[in-house]
Amino acid sequence: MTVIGFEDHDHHHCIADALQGAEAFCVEHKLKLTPTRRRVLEILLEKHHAMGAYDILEVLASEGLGSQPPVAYRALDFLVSHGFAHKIERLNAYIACSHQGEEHAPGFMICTNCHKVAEVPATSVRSILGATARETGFRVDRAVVEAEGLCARCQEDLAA
Amino acid sequence: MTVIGFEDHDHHHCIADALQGAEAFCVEHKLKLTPTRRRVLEILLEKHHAMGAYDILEVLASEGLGSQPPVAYRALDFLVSHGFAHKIERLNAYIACSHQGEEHAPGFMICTNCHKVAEVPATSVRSILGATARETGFRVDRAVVEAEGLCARCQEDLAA
DNA sequence: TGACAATCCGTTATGTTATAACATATAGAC
DNA sequence: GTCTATATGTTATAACATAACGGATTGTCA
Repeated sequence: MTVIGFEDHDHHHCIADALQGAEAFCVEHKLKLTPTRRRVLEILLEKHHAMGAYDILEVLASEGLGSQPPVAYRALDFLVSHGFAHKIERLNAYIACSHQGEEHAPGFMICTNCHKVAEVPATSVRSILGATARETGFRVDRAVVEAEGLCARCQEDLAA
Repeated sequence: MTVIGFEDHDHHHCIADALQGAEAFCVEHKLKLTPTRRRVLEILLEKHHAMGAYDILEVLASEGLGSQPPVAYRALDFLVSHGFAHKIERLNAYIACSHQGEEHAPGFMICTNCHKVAEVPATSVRSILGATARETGFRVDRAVVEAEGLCARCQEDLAA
Protein backbone atom coordinates (compact mmCIF):
# COMPACT_ATOMS: atom_id res chain seq x y z
CA MET A 1 0.00 0.00 0.00
CA THR A 2 1.50 3.29 -1.04
CA VAL A 3 1.25 6.52 0.86
CA ILE A 4 -0.31 9.30 -1.15
CA GLY A 5 -0.56 12.91 -0.16
CA PHE A 6 2.54 14.99 0.21
CA GLU A 7 4.37 14.19 -3.01
CA ASP A 8 3.35 15.24 -6.51
CA HIS A 9 1.32 12.83 -8.57
CA ASP A 10 -1.15 12.60 -11.42
CA HIS A 11 -4.12 13.94 -9.61
CA HIS A 12 -6.69 13.78 -12.39
CA HIS A 13 -6.00 10.12 -12.62
CA CYS A 14 -6.36 9.88 -8.87
CA ILE A 15 -9.82 11.51 -8.93
CA ALA A 16 -11.10 9.54 -11.89
CA ASP A 17 -9.99 6.22 -10.42
CA ALA A 18 -11.56 6.90 -7.06
CA LEU A 19 -14.87 8.02 -8.52
CA GLN A 20 -14.99 5.03 -10.78
CA GLY A 21 -14.13 2.76 -7.89
CA ALA A 22 -16.88 4.29 -5.79
CA GLU A 23 -19.41 3.84 -8.55
CA ALA A 24 -18.48 0.22 -8.99
CA PHE A 25 -18.64 -0.39 -5.25
CA CYS A 26 -22.08 1.20 -5.04
CA VAL A 27 -23.43 -0.88 -7.88
CA GLU A 28 -22.04 -4.01 -6.31
CA HIS A 29 -23.48 -3.22 -2.89
CA LYS A 30 -26.72 -1.68 -4.09
CA LEU A 31 -25.91 1.73 -2.67
CA LYS A 32 -27.07 4.96 -4.23
CA LEU A 33 -24.36 7.36 -5.21
CA THR A 34 -26.76 10.26 -5.67
CA PRO A 35 -25.66 13.49 -7.37
CA THR A 36 -24.99 15.26 -4.08
CA ARG A 37 -23.06 12.34 -2.62
CA ARG A 38 -21.07 11.95 -5.79
CA ARG A 39 -20.29 15.64 -5.95
CA VAL A 40 -19.17 15.76 -2.32
CA LEU A 41 -16.81 12.87 -2.94
CA GLU A 42 -15.49 14.68 -5.99
CA ILE A 43 -14.99 17.88 -3.99
CA LEU A 44 -13.02 15.96 -1.38
CA LEU A 45 -10.97 14.21 -4.03
CA GLU A 46 -9.92 17.48 -5.59
CA LYS A 47 -7.55 18.20 -2.75
CA HIS A 48 -5.26 16.27 -0.51
CA HIS A 49 -6.26 18.22 2.50
CA ALA A 50 -9.19 17.87 4.79
CA MET A 51 -12.24 20.07 4.33
CA GLY A 52 -14.79 21.17 6.89
CA ALA A 53 -18.44 20.33 6.34
CA TYR A 54 -19.26 23.99 5.90
CA ASP A 55 -16.54 24.46 3.28
CA ILE A 56 -18.13 21.66 1.31
CA LEU A 57 -21.57 23.10 1.87
CA GLU A 58 -20.39 26.39 0.41
CA VAL A 59 -19.36 24.66 -2.81
CA LEU A 60 -22.61 22.74 -2.96
CA ALA A 61 -24.60 25.91 -2.39
CA SER A 62 -22.79 27.72 -5.19
CA GLU A 63 -23.83 24.89 -7.49
CA GLY A 64 -27.44 24.76 -6.38
CA LEU A 65 -27.08 21.38 -4.76
CA GLY A 66 -28.21 22.39 -1.31
CA SER A 67 -27.66 25.14 1.18
CA GLN A 68 -28.44 23.77 4.63
CA PRO A 69 -25.98 21.95 6.91
CA PRO A 70 -27.80 18.59 6.88
CA VAL A 71 -27.22 18.37 3.13
CA ALA A 72 -23.47 18.30 3.65
CA TYR A 73 -23.56 16.18 6.79
CA ARG A 74 -25.82 13.57 5.25
CA ALA A 75 -23.60 13.16 2.23
CA LEU A 76 -20.52 12.99 4.46
CA ASP A 77 -22.15 10.40 6.69
CA PHE A 78 -22.84 8.26 3.67
CA LEU A 79 -19.31 8.57 2.35
CA VAL A 80 -17.69 7.95 5.72
CA SER A 81 -19.88 5.02 6.67
CA HIS A 82 -19.07 3.24 3.42
CA GLY A 83 -15.38 3.99 3.51
CA PHE A 84 -15.23 6.52 0.66
CA ALA A 85 -14.09 9.24 3.02
CA HIS A 86 -12.71 9.59 6.52
CA LYS A 87 -13.19 12.10 9.28
CA ILE A 88 -10.07 13.66 10.72
CA GLU A 89 -11.05 14.09 14.35
CA ARG A 90 -8.23 16.45 15.18
CA LEU A 91 -9.42 18.87 12.51
CA ASN A 92 -13.16 18.25 12.57
CA ALA A 93 -12.79 17.85 8.86
CA TYR A 94 -13.18 15.27 6.14
CA ILE A 95 -10.95 13.76 3.50
CA ALA A 96 -11.44 11.35 0.62
CA CYS A 97 -10.15 7.85 1.17
CA SER A 98 -6.86 7.17 -0.58
CA HIS A 99 -7.07 3.41 -0.40
CA GLN A 100 -10.55 2.67 -1.55
CA GLY A 101 -11.45 -0.93 -1.84
CA GLU A 102 -8.45 -2.13 0.08
CA GLU A 103 -9.22 -3.38 3.55
CA HIS A 104 -7.59 -0.89 5.85
CA ALA A 105 -7.56 0.70 9.25
CA PRO A 106 -6.56 4.21 8.33
CA GLY A 107 -4.10 6.44 10.09
CA PHE A 108 -3.27 10.00 9.07
CA MET A 109 -0.31 12.33 8.96
CA ILE A 110 -1.33 15.96 9.15
CA CYS A 111 1.18 18.60 8.09
CA THR A 112 0.69 21.62 10.33
CA ASN A 113 2.42 23.86 7.79
CA CYS A 114 0.90 23.08 4.38
CA HIS A 115 -2.19 21.44 5.87
CA LYS A 116 -2.04 18.47 3.56
CA VAL A 117 -3.13 15.19 5.04
CA ALA A 118 -1.79 11.80 4.00
CA GLU A 119 -3.51 8.56 4.73
CA VAL A 120 -1.23 5.78 5.89
CA PRO A 121 -1.94 2.15 6.57
CA ALA A 122 -2.37 1.81 10.32
CA THR A 123 -2.91 -1.91 10.56
CA SER A 124 0.33 -2.38 12.42
CA VAL A 125 -0.50 0.46 14.75
CA ARG A 126 -3.85 -1.06 15.33
CA SER A 127 -2.42 -4.44 16.17
CA ILE A 128 -0.08 -2.88 18.71
CA LEU A 129 -2.96 -1.06 20.29
CA GLY A 130 -4.90 -4.30 20.13
CA ALA A 131 -2.23 -6.03 22.16
CA THR A 132 -2.35 -3.40 24.88
CA ALA A 133 -6.09 -3.52 24.76
CA ARG A 134 -6.20 -7.28 25.00
CA GLU A 135 -4.32 -7.24 28.31
CA THR A 136 -7.18 -5.33 29.84
CA GLY A 137 -9.84 -7.24 27.91
CA PHE A 138 -10.81 -4.22 25.86
CA ARG A 139 -12.29 -4.98 22.44
CA VAL A 140 -11.34 -2.39 19.84
CA ASP A 141 -14.03 -1.62 17.28
CA ARG A 142 -12.56 1.49 15.76
CA ALA A 143 -9.28 3.34 16.07
CA VAL A 144 -8.39 6.97 15.52
CA VAL A 145 -4.72 7.39 14.68
CA GLU A 146 -3.65 10.86 13.68
CA ALA A 147 -0.14 12.29 13.74
CA GLU A 148 0.55 15.99 13.48
CA GLY A 149 3.88 17.27 12.34
CA LEU A 150 5.76 18.47 9.28
CA CYS A 151 5.94 16.76 5.92
CA ALA A 152 9.34 16.40 4.29
CA ARG A 153 8.84 19.32 1.94
CA CYS A 154 7.76 21.72 4.66
CA GLN A 155 10.72 20.73 6.81
CA GLU A 156 13.01 21.72 3.95
CA ASP A 157 11.12 24.89 3.20
CA LEU A 158 11.16 26.01 6.82
CA ALA A 159 14.86 25.20 7.19
CA ALA A 160 15.76 27.27 4.13
CA MET B 1 2.94 1.85 33.74
CA THR B 2 -0.44 0.50 34.74
CA VAL B 3 -3.69 1.06 32.93
CA ILE B 4 -6.31 2.69 35.09
CA GLY B 5 -9.89 3.24 34.22
CA PHE B 6 -12.22 0.33 33.77
CA GLU B 7 -11.51 -1.72 36.87
CA ASP B 8 -12.39 -0.78 40.42
CA HIS B 9 -9.81 0.97 42.52
CA ASP B 10 -9.34 3.28 45.46
CA HIS B 11 -10.50 6.41 43.78
CA HIS B 12 -10.10 8.83 46.68
CA HIS B 13 -6.49 7.88 46.78
CA CYS B 14 -6.32 8.41 43.05
CA ILE B 15 -7.68 11.96 43.32
CA ALA B 16 -5.57 12.97 46.28
CA ASP B 17 -2.38 11.70 44.69
CA ALA B 18 -3.01 13.46 41.43
CA LEU B 19 -3.87 16.78 43.05
CA GLN B 20 -0.82 16.59 45.26
CA GLY B 21 1.32 15.71 42.26
CA ALA B 22 -0.04 18.65 40.33
CA GLU B 23 0.62 21.00 43.21
CA ALA B 24 4.19 19.82 43.51
CA PHE B 25 4.74 20.12 39.78
CA CYS B 26 3.38 23.66 39.77
CA VAL B 27 5.61 24.73 42.63
CA GLU B 28 8.60 23.22 40.90
CA HIS B 29 7.85 24.86 37.57
CA LYS B 30 6.56 28.16 38.95
CA LEU B 31 3.08 27.63 37.60
CA LYS B 32 -0.03 28.93 39.28
CA LEU B 33 -2.60 26.33 40.19
CA THR B 34 -5.31 28.92 40.82
CA PRO B 35 -8.57 27.96 42.53
CA THR B 36 -10.46 27.56 39.26
CA ARG B 37 -7.70 25.52 37.64
CA ARG B 38 -7.39 23.35 40.70
CA ARG B 39 -11.12 22.83 40.91
CA VAL B 40 -11.39 21.88 37.23
CA LEU B 41 -8.66 19.30 37.69
CA GLU B 42 -10.50 17.97 40.70
CA ILE B 43 -13.76 17.77 38.76
CA LEU B 44 -12.04 15.81 36.02
CA LEU B 45 -10.39 13.53 38.53
CA GLU B 46 -13.70 12.64 40.13
CA LYS B 47 -14.64 10.46 37.19
CA HIS B 48 -12.90 8.16 34.80
CA HIS B 49 -14.85 9.41 31.91
CA ALA B 50 -14.31 12.41 29.73
CA MET B 51 -16.28 15.59 30.36
CA GLY B 52 -17.24 18.31 27.93
CA ALA B 53 -16.16 21.86 28.65
CA TYR B 54 -19.76 22.89 29.21
CA ASP B 55 -20.34 20.09 31.71
CA ILE B 56 -17.41 21.40 33.68
CA LEU B 57 -18.63 24.95 33.32
CA GLU B 58 -21.96 23.92 34.79
CA VAL B 59 -20.26 22.63 37.91
CA LEU B 60 -18.11 25.74 38.19
CA ALA B 61 -21.15 27.96 37.77
CA SER B 62 -23.02 26.13 40.54
CA GLU B 63 -20.09 26.89 42.81
CA GLY B 64 -19.75 30.53 41.86
CA LEU B 65 -16.42 30.01 40.12
CA GLY B 66 -17.44 31.40 36.76
CA SER B 67 -20.24 31.13 34.32
CA GLN B 68 -18.89 31.98 30.89
CA PRO B 69 -17.27 29.50 28.47
CA PRO B 70 -13.82 31.11 28.52
CA VAL B 71 -13.56 30.33 32.22
CA ALA B 72 -13.73 26.61 31.54
CA TYR B 73 -11.69 26.71 28.36
CA ARG B 74 -8.90 28.72 29.96
CA ALA B 75 -8.59 26.32 32.85
CA LEU B 76 -8.66 23.35 30.47
CA ASP B 77 -6.00 24.92 28.25
CA PHE B 78 -3.78 25.31 31.26
CA LEU B 79 -4.31 21.74 32.41
CA VAL B 80 -3.87 20.24 28.95
CA SER B 81 -0.82 22.30 28.05
CA HIS B 82 0.96 21.21 31.22
CA GLY B 83 -0.04 17.59 30.95
CA PHE B 84 -2.51 17.46 33.86
CA ALA B 85 -5.34 16.62 31.51
CA HIS B 86 -5.85 15.43 27.96
CA LYS B 87 -8.38 16.20 25.28
CA ILE B 88 -10.17 13.25 23.72
CA GLU B 89 -10.61 14.41 20.15
CA ARG B 90 -13.18 11.79 19.29
CA LEU B 91 -15.46 13.04 22.05
CA ASN B 92 -14.61 16.73 22.13
CA ALA B 93 -14.13 16.17 25.82
CA TYR B 94 -11.47 16.26 28.49
CA ILE B 95 -10.06 13.81 30.99
CA ALA B 96 -7.57 14.02 33.84
CA CYS B 97 -4.18 12.51 33.15
CA SER B 98 -3.70 9.09 34.74
CA HIS B 99 0.05 9.06 34.48
CA GLN B 100 1.06 12.43 35.76
CA GLY B 101 4.73 13.07 36.00
CA GLU B 102 5.65 10.09 33.89
CA GLU B 103 6.88 10.93 30.43
CA HIS B 104 4.24 9.57 28.13
CA ALA B 105 2.58 9.79 24.76
CA PRO B 106 -0.95 9.00 25.75
CA GLY B 107 -3.41 6.76 23.96
CA PHE B 108 -6.98 6.14 25.04
CA MET B 109 -9.50 3.35 25.10
CA ILE B 110 -13.06 4.63 25.03
CA CYS B 111 -15.87 2.29 26.07
CA THR B 112 -18.89 3.10 23.93
CA ASN B 113 -21.20 1.44 26.44
CA CYS B 114 -20.23 2.74 29.89
CA HIS B 115 -18.40 5.75 28.48
CA LYS B 116 -15.40 5.29 30.71
CA VAL B 117 -12.06 6.21 29.20
CA ALA B 118 -8.77 4.57 30.10
CA GLU B 119 -5.43 6.11 29.35
CA VAL B 120 -2.84 3.69 28.01
CA PRO B 121 0.81 4.18 27.23
CA ALA B 122 1.07 4.70 23.49
CA THR B 123 4.81 4.98 23.15
CA SER B 124 5.03 1.79 21.17
CA VAL B 125 2.20 2.89 18.94
CA ARG B 126 3.93 6.15 18.42
CA SER B 127 7.17 4.53 17.47
CA ILE B 128 5.43 2.33 14.91
CA LEU B 129 3.76 5.35 13.46
CA GLY B 130 7.13 7.05 13.55
CA ALA B 131 8.62 4.30 11.40
CA THR B 132 5.90 4.64 8.78
CA ALA B 133 6.29 8.37 8.95
CA ARG B 134 10.04 8.23 8.58
CA GLU B 135 9.74 6.43 5.25
CA THR B 136 8.00 9.46 3.85
CA GLY B 137 10.16 11.94 5.77
CA PHE B 138 7.29 13.08 7.96
CA ARG B 139 8.27 14.42 11.39
CA VAL B 140 5.70 13.58 14.07
CA ASP B 141 5.22 16.25 16.71
CA ARG B 142 2.06 14.99 18.32
CA ALA B 143 -0.05 11.88 17.99
CA VAL B 144 -3.73 11.26 18.64
CA VAL B 145 -4.40 7.60 19.41
CA GLU B 146 -7.92 6.76 20.47
CA ALA B 147 -9.60 3.37 20.33
CA GLU B 148 -13.33 2.93 20.64
CA GLY B 149 -14.85 -0.35 21.69
CA LEU B 150 -16.12 -2.24 24.70
CA CYS B 151 -14.35 -2.68 28.01
CA ALA B 152 -14.22 -6.17 29.52
CA ARG B 153 -17.04 -5.53 31.95
CA CYS B 154 -19.41 -4.17 29.33
CA GLN B 155 -18.69 -7.12 27.03
CA GLU B 156 -19.79 -9.43 29.85
CA ASP B 157 -22.81 -7.33 30.72
CA LEU B 158 -24.00 -7.17 27.15
CA ALA B 159 -23.46 -10.88 26.60
CA ALA B 160 -25.54 -11.73 29.67
C1' DT C 1 7.60 51.91 47.53
C1' DG C 2 6.03 53.04 43.37
C1' DA C 3 6.16 52.10 38.42
C1' DC C 4 6.17 48.46 35.25
C1' DA C 5 5.40 44.01 33.03
C1' DA C 6 3.27 39.75 32.90
C1' DT C 7 -0.41 36.99 33.84
C1' DC C 8 -4.91 35.94 35.12
C1' DC C 9 -9.91 36.86 35.31
C1' DG C 10 -14.72 38.70 34.11
C1' DT C 11 -17.58 39.58 30.45
C1' DT C 12 -19.71 40.36 25.93
C1' DA C 13 -20.13 38.81 21.67
C1' DT C 14 -19.58 35.77 18.06
C1' DG C 15 -17.74 31.98 15.35
C1' DT C 16 -17.72 27.03 14.18
C1' DT C 17 -19.33 22.36 14.11
C1' DA C 18 -23.26 19.23 14.26
C1' DT C 19 -27.96 17.31 14.89
C1' DA C 20 -33.14 16.94 15.95
C1' DA C 21 -37.34 16.85 13.88
C1' DC C 22 -40.74 16.87 10.51
C1' DA C 23 -42.69 17.29 5.90
C1' DT C 24 -42.14 15.94 1.06
C1' DA C 25 -40.40 13.30 -2.76
C1' DT C 26 -38.59 9.24 -5.08
C1' DA C 27 -37.44 4.52 -6.19
C1' DG C 28 -38.00 -0.49 -5.85
C1' DA C 29 -40.54 -4.57 -4.32
C1' DC C 30 -44.44 -7.09 -4.80
C1' DG D 1 -50.44 0.69 -8.50
C1' DT D 2 -49.81 0.63 -3.66
C1' DC D 3 -46.57 0.08 -0.05
C1' DT D 4 -42.27 0.66 2.15
C1' DA D 5 -37.80 2.15 2.58
C1' DT D 6 -34.73 5.57 1.60
C1' DA D 7 -33.37 10.16 0.32
C1' DT D 8 -34.13 15.21 0.35
C1' DG D 9 -35.66 19.98 1.73
C1' DT D 10 -36.17 22.95 5.48
C1' DT D 11 -36.47 25.10 10.01
C1' DA D 12 -34.64 25.42 14.18
C1' DT D 13 -31.43 24.65 17.71
C1' DA D 14 -27.76 22.22 20.17
C1' DA D 15 -22.94 21.68 21.22
C1' DC D 16 -18.23 23.15 21.03
C1' DA D 17 -14.88 26.99 20.94
C1' DT D 18 -12.55 31.58 20.62
C1' DA D 19 -11.82 36.79 19.79
C1' DA D 20 -11.39 40.82 22.07
C1' DC D 21 -11.21 44.14 25.68
C1' DG D 22 -10.94 46.05 30.25
C1' DG D 23 -9.86 45.43 34.97
C1' DA D 24 -7.45 42.97 38.88
C1' DT D 25 -3.55 40.77 40.75
C1' DT D 26 1.14 39.51 41.33
C1' DG D 27 5.97 39.61 40.95
C1' DT D 28 10.14 42.52 39.87
C1' DC D 29 13.36 45.77 40.34
C1' DA D 30 15.16 50.49 40.38
